[in-house]
Amino acid sequence: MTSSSRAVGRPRVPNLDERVLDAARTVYGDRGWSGFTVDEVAKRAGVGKGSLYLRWPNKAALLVDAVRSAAPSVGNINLGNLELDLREFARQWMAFAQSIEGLMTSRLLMDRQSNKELAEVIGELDYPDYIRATRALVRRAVERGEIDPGITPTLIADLVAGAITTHVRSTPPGLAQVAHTESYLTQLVNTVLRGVGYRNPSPEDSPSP
Amino acid sequence: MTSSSRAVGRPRVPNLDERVLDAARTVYGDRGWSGFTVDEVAKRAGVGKGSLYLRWPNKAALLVDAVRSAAPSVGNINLGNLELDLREFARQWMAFAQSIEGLMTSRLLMDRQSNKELAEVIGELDYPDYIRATRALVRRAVERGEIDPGITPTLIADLVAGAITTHVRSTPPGLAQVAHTESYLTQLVNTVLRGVGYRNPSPEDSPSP
Amino acid sequence: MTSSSRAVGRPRVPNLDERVLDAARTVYGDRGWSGFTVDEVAKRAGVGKGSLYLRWPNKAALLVDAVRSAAPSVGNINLGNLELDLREFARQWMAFAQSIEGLMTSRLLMDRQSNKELAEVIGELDYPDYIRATRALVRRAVERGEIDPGITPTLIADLVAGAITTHVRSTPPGLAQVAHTESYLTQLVNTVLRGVGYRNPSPEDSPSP
Amino acid sequence: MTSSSRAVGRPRVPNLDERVLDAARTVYGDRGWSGFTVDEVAKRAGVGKGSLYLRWPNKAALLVDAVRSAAPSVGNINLGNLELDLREFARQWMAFAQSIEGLMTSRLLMDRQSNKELAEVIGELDYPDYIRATRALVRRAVERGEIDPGITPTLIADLVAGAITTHVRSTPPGLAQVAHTESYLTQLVNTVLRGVGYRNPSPEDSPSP
DNA sequence: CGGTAATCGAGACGGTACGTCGCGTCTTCGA
DNA sequence: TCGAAGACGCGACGTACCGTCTCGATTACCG
Repeated sequence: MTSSSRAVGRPRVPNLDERVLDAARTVYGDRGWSGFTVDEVAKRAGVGKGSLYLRWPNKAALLVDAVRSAAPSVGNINLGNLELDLREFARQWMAFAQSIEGLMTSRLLMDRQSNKELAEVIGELDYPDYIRATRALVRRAVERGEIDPGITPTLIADLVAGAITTHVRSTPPGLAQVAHTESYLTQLVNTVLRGVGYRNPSPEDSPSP
Repeated sequence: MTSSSRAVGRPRVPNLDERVLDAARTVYGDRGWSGFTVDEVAKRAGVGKGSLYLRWPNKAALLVDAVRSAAPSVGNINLGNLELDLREFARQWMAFAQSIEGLMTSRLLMDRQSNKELAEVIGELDYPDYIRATRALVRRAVERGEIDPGITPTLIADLVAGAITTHVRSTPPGLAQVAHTESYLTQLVNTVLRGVGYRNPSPEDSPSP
Repeated sequence: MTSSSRAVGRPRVPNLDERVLDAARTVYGDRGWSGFTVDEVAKRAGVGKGSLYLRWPNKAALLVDAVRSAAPSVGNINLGNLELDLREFARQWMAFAQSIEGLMTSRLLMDRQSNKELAEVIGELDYPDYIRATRALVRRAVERGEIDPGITPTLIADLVAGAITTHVRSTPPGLAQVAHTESYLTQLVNTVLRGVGYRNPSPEDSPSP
Repeated sequence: MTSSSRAVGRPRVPNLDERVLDAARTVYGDRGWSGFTVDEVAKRAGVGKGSLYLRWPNKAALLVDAVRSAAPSVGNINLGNLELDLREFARQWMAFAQSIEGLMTSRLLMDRQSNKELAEVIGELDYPDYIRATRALVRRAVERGEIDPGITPTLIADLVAGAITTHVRSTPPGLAQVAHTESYLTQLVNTVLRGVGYRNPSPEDSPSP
């Protein structure tokens, strides 16, 4: 049908992409951004620089791709009620925000504010698809009668995702503070639920009645 | 005197620092970290690179200094009750998030996640001092009995500031949507207030019950 | 007076040029054109590539300069009569034609035939200054009454230089054939002298009277 | 039949060689050795690089073949006496020197001086076959008693061809100076004839003694 | 009031990585 | 079986930037 892939000339080696992405992740993990060298990645992947630049326009794009392909974004969530759904969303988003993929995505979203060409290229990045994910989540909650129909889905997504992102970004990179994480998420989700007037049909660990 | 070896030789030009910091902010705002070049900053400030390295040990330190010295942050807010305080804070933060300084601060906090040199220089950046600003604000609300003492001040700050930042960043640069802003803030603040169990003791601009 | 050299900024290291040119000659001598690498030249000269490209626009220009600066072109010749002058000119030109400098010069003269921009840059290259050298030489011969005034100086230069150049170019690069050289030059010069009706006032080793 | 394993599969395209050689000449004529790219030649000939390397082992061999197969060289000349022969040879060589083929041949002879691969491939290029052409010419002149037997045929060829080549190459590309050409050739040939002691036995277009 | 010493703008310096280009080889599909 | 298209590993090119250095020209103070 829409065979945009040309069937002419030597086909690209299929697993080459993955070899390069693997090498990129290794190098980035070992040496960080300042030691993230295209030559090094190419050498470690056993690949010529030419083949590499046939696929990615520059080393930033390569890194973004390497990171993105390793950590999937936020998936569909449907656990039965808004409380569980939101808690799971928060957990996934926290992981995303702490990942390099999330970092890169944020950077792209910011750079487009001042870079016109970038803005056009980025278009509808995956980032705002967290909105899509939560929109369905909120709609179901309304249908179940858990919250009022007047609640803006965007607001809930902004609150949860925004608080988490801000929290993570404010934390210096060294401290993982895993222990602190879970209770923070619980408190956050509970607060948001109360804020939107959540009435849970099957009480689980909600605040006092 | 405590002058170990000072006061000899030509004194440093006083406003040179500020000229450089201004130029640094401009360049970083325009082109981001990858376009943040020492030569460019020096040229735009009309300053020799030598004088520049006389003051900052490397370009990361310079950038951090530039951003830090520009961040107006959030001033002290005390309007009588939490509702007014939070609304004012939201307004200020919205302005900050949309400003160049806010953009730069966000960028800097992100770049440090992947840039070792930056992370070392930044340390405890001023960004989290929005927490300090809100901490007092929440403490007073507790004292006035408007909210429960168990509420974490950090969480409130994260919610309001985070939702706003995310909202602004998700918006494509073209759409200013000023009209939409005020109602968004109102809805946001109301939701947060409800979430933390706010009960206003002295009704001000709400109709009598 | 015409101080085109700027007196601002750090002055260029004076002997750096010569260090680079030396290294260039060494590398070219060791490895030939295909092994003549800019990185290698820079490394062997202990010089950054940047400084190198500050002085020469590309590696061809560097090589030309390296070669040119080692072998001066044809100098002024004045030995008393046309026979001696011409013989000396032939010898010098033979050396020039066999040198890499001569090679490069020839190449430039040819490339300008098909390259408009090159033609403008080259302008009056040093090559045609062999005409200047011989013009004076022939003029003096006419003044001494050794040859007729109707003889075109250009023709004599074309004959001697052209025959030598053609002879050298036709010879494969391996064979130096030094032995053959001197007698060839003698025969060549004698033929040309006879061709222009040379009457030697002080017979030396001219052909039969 | 003698078909051991032939006549099976697609037969080779016959004029493919010539298409490639044409393209090679065009590219080399336009851009010289440094711009002589295999990819460019293949593209311009509408030929795959594979087919190209099926016929020539490397690009040097291809180039030599291209130039060699185009050089019209100098045909057999036999007009009755040396004067007429030499004048005709001069005219032909002048045309050759001004032609694209002549330019390419000269270039090739030069490039081999600095390019090892080229030198190995070229070996005894056809260029010196102008010597063969003139050798017969001079031999007949000796047999007719027009010049002394001691004259080296090579020298005459070098003088005439060399002077013409040098003259043409020294001329900037803009000036065609066609008018000047014929008289230059006459003067040149006359000088060379006098130089080798030419005495024409059967006057043809000169007035009676 | 003239010497001394630090600072200024300017820009060259040694390195290192970037992204591009070309060679000669290879691998596919269509003719 | 051949041919076109073009991807592949390799390696050099010319550019950009960092952080350091060297220049002549200021500009204070200190003796």
